[in-house]
Amino acid sequence: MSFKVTFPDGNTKDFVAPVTIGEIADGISHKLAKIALGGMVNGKIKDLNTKVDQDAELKILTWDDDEGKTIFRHSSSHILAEAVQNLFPGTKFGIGPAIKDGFYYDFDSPHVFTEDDFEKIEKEMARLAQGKSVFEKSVISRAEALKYFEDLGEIYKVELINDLPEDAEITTYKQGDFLDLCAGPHLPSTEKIKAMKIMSIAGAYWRGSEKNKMLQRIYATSFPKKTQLDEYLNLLEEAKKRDHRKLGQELELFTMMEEGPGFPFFLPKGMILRNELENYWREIHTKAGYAEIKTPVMLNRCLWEQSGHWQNYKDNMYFTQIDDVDFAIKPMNCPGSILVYKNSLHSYRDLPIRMGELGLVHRHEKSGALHGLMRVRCFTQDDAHIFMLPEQIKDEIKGVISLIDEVYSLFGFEYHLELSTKPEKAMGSDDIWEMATTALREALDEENLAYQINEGDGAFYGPKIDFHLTDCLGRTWQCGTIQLDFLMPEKFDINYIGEDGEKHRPVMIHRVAFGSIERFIGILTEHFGGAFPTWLCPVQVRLMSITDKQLPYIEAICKKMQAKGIRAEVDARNEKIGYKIRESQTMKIPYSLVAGDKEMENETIALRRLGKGDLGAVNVDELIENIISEIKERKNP
RNA sequence: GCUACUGUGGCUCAGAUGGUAGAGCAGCUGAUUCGUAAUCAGCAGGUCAGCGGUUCGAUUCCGCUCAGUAGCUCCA
Repeated sequence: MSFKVTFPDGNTKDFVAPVTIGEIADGISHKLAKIALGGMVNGKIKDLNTKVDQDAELKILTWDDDEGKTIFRHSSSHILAEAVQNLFPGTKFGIGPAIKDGFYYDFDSPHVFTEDDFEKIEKEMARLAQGKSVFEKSVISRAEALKYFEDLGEIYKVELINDLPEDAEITTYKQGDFLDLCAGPHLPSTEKIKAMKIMSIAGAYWRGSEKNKMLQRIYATSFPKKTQLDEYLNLLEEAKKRDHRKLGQELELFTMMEEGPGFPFFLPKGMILRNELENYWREIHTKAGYAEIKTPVMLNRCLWEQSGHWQNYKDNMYFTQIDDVDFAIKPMNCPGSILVYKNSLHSYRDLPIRMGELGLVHRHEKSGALHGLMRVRCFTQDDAHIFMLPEQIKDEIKGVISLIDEVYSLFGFEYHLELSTKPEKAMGSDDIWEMATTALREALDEENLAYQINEGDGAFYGPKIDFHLTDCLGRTWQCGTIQLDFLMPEKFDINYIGEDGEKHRPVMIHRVAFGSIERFIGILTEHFGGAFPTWLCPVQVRLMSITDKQLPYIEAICKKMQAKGIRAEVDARNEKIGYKIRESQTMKIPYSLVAGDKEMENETIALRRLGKGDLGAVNVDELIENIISEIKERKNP
């Protein structure tokens, strides 16, 4: 009996059943068969030795496919589990999936794992992989599965089985002496896994809930070749050099003190960068029709009760008392903004009203969550609230989306979007939530933007669109957000006078573009590896002379530059030129200018551009004009 | 907050199975005036995160606290 297989490139080929995916790959080329890790049959990811016996669309998965890597890493995680089973008897097993760049397995073990165990476990894993054991798949009944894992005392596996839907097919995979409840797919054998390395250990709550027991999670990674592992480890080393915490200290941008955990101190250089960002922010927001306000950091308890923060956000808030009255330090800017709106009467003709605020908020974050500038306890949101007519919603959302895109594009950031829906802890009726969520979804769809949905992750007052950016190690951080809110207007009873002369309820958008200035600076630092675009650089130009003889010459140039608004400085220290160059390079100053006798005679200056090396002598006035236009256009390096 | 780990001069790190600490860079002083990633010499700088305990004696061992790192939970 023959059937037809369609490949991603549209080609088809006939095969005679039964034939496995691996054999089909071999039918195409021996080379492909060698690197095949699994297959995608009609969109479903399958084992390489899955039999195909009818017309199907098939993609052979290799290391170049994410799904191929997933199969590879998932199989690796079973080897890790087998190694732990062999070395640490009495260990119970949780789950062990593939993740980005590797895999992990969760264990509940009487043995407390430390880094000292890594070598031992890695050795055992290597031994097991070299054994070329086969991954054997079996389909078993629920009763059999339960009995098997109950007898072993594998309480976590039993829990997983019990939570499987009634009609689910229960499968196990066995390699060597290790049998695991697993949906697969897996590699045919351990043979292809040539390089494995344990990366770290960490606690992780069973099934991700704080209420459950914390298991020990071992993170590891694996590759088909040892050289690929070395490359990956190298990449990690390089990435660490871009860590904003390291660069923040080296470039003297900001610092953290024991006296204020999670409360960053901005140093003079960091302040320049920050102020430049804020200037840019004001510029584009003025252009987009925003007015700027500033509201108090601390406000009366009543306000927070009215907004619902007291009930819904108390754990994250800081409190104090003034003359026996409770006050809260603001964790968000919206209530203050609303009071500003309420300060005067508004006509439908005034809407939309866009009010921006660089608002300093304080939130009590759990100590373990703090992370450099990315996660702090006080930060400045580049916040804005838009009060509008219901029919203006979609246009305003689109306007905000394009504004945020403009900001991220300026820096060359890649980002992804998430739409977060109604959380458990939410105020307001389902109808209102439905309406708000639909508005956000439609705006995204009409702009043809890709997004993923985060069920139940919205703010307590409304659904939101989040913009996520990536740090040097591939961790993503939420920066921009657009939140639609029908509730606060209700709670604060704000209104506008309509065409009919009656009071009507406006709708509100809460939105940030940078997200928090602090986090954004963290992301910026890692994105540029500290080599910021010139317009953001604390020091844009460093001038140095070969000997003291040229000092007056460069000092004059420096003054000229400063007069034109360029942040230039002279390194007048009595050091060799190599020494001064080295420092200007490590401080990542974009323009290093050197003058010796030659330059002084010709009224030029030798230019060294960061990352581009020595560019030779240039005309001073032309250089100044070029630098000015680079700053003005906010060019990226 | 939870699990594991870490905490030595401004920075990067060494150190002793317990006898009160070293190096490089940075800083200061002096010499050197030199062509694109570190000139030489000298000086100064530390109650070894804090508090308790064990001990004749603790920075080193133990406990607690604080701070940091990785991850979990949570979130901009």
